[in-house]
This record gives sequence, C-alpha cells and structure tokens, in this order.
Amino acid sequence: MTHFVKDQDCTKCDLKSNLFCFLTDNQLDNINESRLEVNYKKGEVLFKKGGPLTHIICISKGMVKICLENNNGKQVLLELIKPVEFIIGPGFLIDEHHHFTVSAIEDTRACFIDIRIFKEVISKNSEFLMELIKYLNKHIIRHSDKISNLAHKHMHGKMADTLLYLADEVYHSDTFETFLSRQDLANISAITKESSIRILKEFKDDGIIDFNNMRFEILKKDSLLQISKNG
Amino acid sequence: MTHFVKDQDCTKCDLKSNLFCFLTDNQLDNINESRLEVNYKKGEVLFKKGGPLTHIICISKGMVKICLENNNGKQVLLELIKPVEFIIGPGFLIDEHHHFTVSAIEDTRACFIDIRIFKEVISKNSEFLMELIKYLNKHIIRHSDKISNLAHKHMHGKMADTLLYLADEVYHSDTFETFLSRQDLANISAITKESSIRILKEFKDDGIIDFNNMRFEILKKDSLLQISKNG
DNA sequence: GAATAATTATGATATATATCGTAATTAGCA
DNA sequence: TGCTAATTACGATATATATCATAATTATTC
Repeated sequence: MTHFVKDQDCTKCDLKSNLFCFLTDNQLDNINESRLEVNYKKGEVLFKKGGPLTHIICISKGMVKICLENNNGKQVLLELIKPVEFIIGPGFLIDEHHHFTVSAIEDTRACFIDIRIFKEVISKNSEFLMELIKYLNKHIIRHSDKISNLAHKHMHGKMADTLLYLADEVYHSDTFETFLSRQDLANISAITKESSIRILKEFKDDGIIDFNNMRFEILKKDSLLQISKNG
Repeated sequence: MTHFVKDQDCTKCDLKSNLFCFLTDNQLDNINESRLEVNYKKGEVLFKKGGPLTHIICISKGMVKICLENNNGKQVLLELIKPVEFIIGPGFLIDEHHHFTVSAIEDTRACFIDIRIFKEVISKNSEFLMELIKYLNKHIIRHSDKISNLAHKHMHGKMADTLLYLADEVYHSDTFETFLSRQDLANISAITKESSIRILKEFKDDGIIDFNNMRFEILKKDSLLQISKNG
C-alpha cells in the first residue's frame, strides 16, 4: 500500500494534483496511519447520495463519475474524477452526508481518509485551508458555468460542451477512448439518451467528429467550439 | 459609518449572519480601517462579470441579485443577498475576477473590504477559514440542487421552486412584497418572461397563490411543494 | 459458440416551451 | 395631469425535445 508523499515539484501542486503537499510530515503521518485502500469494479458505487459522509477519498487508479440524483432517479453527471484527485463532499462541515452519488466507470482504486482525522489535521494548517478554498471556488465556478449552460443552451450546444470537456479536461486529447455509455454522455449533457445518440450521429455526418463504439475523435474543434458558443 | 462588531449571540453565527465574529479584535480593526461604504440605487450594478475582484462585500441594507451571464446576454438569477450577508466571489484565490454580475434590486448599502487585507487577515485565522469552507460548501450544495432542478424539472416545477425559495429563504413569510420583476422571476426559474407570467396566472387560477402586482401570497403550500417535487 | 441481455440506433408522434405579435396595464417623468 | 416608456398579459404559431416503439448491433453468460 503506497503512502501519500509530498509532490517533489510543488509548482504543479494545484488542487487537481496533490493537495497533500501542503501538509507537514507529521500531519501526513497522521493521515497515512488511518488510511484505507479500496478496489472497485466498473459500475460499483463508492458513495451514495444521502449516505453518511465519513471519509474523503483520493482516486489513485481508474475513474469515477460524480452524479446528482433527484427523487425520480434521474441523474446529472457532474464531473469525472481521475488519479490523482480528491473528492471532498460538500456535506463536509455542513450536514456530514453525501449530496452526490459516486461510482466507478472503470476498475478503480480509492484511498479513504477518516473525516475526523482530516478535519483535525487541516484545522491547524491555514495553508492547506487556503488551498481547500481554492479547490471549492474552482468547483463553484465550474458549477455556475454548468447552470448557465443548462439554462440557455440547446441540445447541440450541450453535447458540444460535453465533448470538449472530455477532450480538454478529462482525456487531454482530441482522440480518446472512453468507458462512458451514451446514457452517461446524455447525463453529462442533461438530455435524453436518444437525443445524445442522434446528435452524435449528426456531428459525425457533418464531419465534426468521428467515432466507432467508445472511441471518439474530434475532427473540427472550431465547429464544436462554435456550436458550444452559439448554444 | 458603522463598524463591524462581533455578534453578541454567537450561536446565530452561521455564515448567513456575521462571518466576522470569528475574527479577533485586532483583525477586526484591520478590516474596519480599510472599509468603504457605498450606496446604490435600485438597478445599479455593484460587480460586473469579468471585472476585477478587488473587494469582497457585505450587504448592510437593501437587496442585491447575483446573476450568471452568458455570451448572448442571457441571464440566470442565482441568488438574492440581503443584510447581513457577504459576497465573496469564487474568483477569490483563483483568477481574481468576477464570475457573477451583482446588482441592486432595491436601494442598497454595501461595505467594501479590500481583498488583500481580507486575504492577509484570514490566512492567519484557521477558525475563520473553516467557516469560509462551510460557506462555500453551502453554496456548492445549493448550486448542485439548482443544476438538478434545471436539468429535469418542467416550467411549473421550476416556478414552484422559485416561489418556495422566495417565501422560505428570502422573505421568510408566505406573504411577501418583492422588488423582483416577472423577468427576474423568469431568470430565477430559467424560463422565459412570458412563461413565468402564464404559469403565475395558472397558479392564481388554481388558487395555489394570489398576487397583485408585486405582492405575492402562497395559499396552498402543499400544492406548491407537490408541483416542485414532481417537476 | 450459441443464447440472452444490454446497448446503440432510428423513426413517428406527442408535448413542452420559446418566439412573435399585440393589447392592457402600470410606472416614470415633464 | 397628461404623455411616454416600461412592464405585464395573453393568444397564435413554430420549434425543440422527450417519449414511445422497434430494429440492429454489441456485450455477457452459460
């Protein structure tokens, strides 16, 4: 079982890499002592909305999706998390339960850190707290963009956003193979699965993207950006 | 010009009231020295999206709306802020510019606190930072609810949400008089102004609410909750 | 490797909602 | 007080999108 270590190159240490380089050795030891490592198969649920928020996690292998769920079981896929990123539920310091459902979209390993120890450690580390505030503000910005997009964009714009998100922020390549189903792509875009299939075909017919099965390639990024912009 | 003082009854000190009761006297003095007080007329803009984030503010009189704006000028009204609440833009510690447009919906007084002083003061106060994290997490929860609602609810459900938000969280009464226009109500609900007018009339015809002009009364809250729930 | 389940694909239809046009009402102002 | 501008109101129409049905393909299981 690997232990958290400080990032050698701390200039890269934005919240998306290793938050924990802002801890002292002593604090790291505390965290590492209580730490658990859990393996998940594709499809398995790590956290369920409404459940108790007892741990924060760090994804060390694979990929998970963070989903909103309403009363009628309808989902929005909010974010994909990959190594090495943390998931600190927004119930932290509020109601101490989960507001999102987190599940593995491929075989995944996650490190669990007891929230009581986490809280104790960080409450004495202002530098870490400031970084955590950065992390939360990034999410607030991302969520507010999402709200604006959902409110005003049509299906094509939403699907363009989804493809750009996957290429730019998740797979960091305009060609990528994904474990996400058409239903998942629909859930990111907040449209139906049938619509997502239709629009992807349209984009393919127009030569904007290509795909077979799970392998996608963005051919005309300009067009995609334009569609995203115009809604 | 009034100065910030510690809340006498600190049990009420959640982030919605006076964040600043978590500061030491010394820190409060620092803040108060640099503090500016500005008066706005109804309709005037306090912060514009894209502008530099040089201050955080505290609303001490009146009410402001926090709006998202997209490239085409379309807006979503995200939140209403009233005394005594703070507005700490999510660009804080990130890109140091505004992501929301904030404007007065009635005559308003706001206190401006220099972000450099704010940052310096809070960076040495873990207790305050923990409260700030609470404040941010509350917003993340609120925003994620909004995303879920926008993604899945129909107009009626969205408008029901809006009326419930105003009654329960803004005016704290099922009867309230508001400065919000039908366009504002539409912008909270993320529907068009015509639709907002139509649905309000429907609710009125069904005896769920009553209103003339700006004065609203919720008559059947159960129905409204049901409509909100079913989408 | 055949059988079954799950996912992807596509068309027909129904529905929700935006857009446009215009009238009625209210607010702001000289 | 009367005039102008803004907001509210409401109907007709167009459009976007969901829903439903069903076929084709791909994945999974025995």
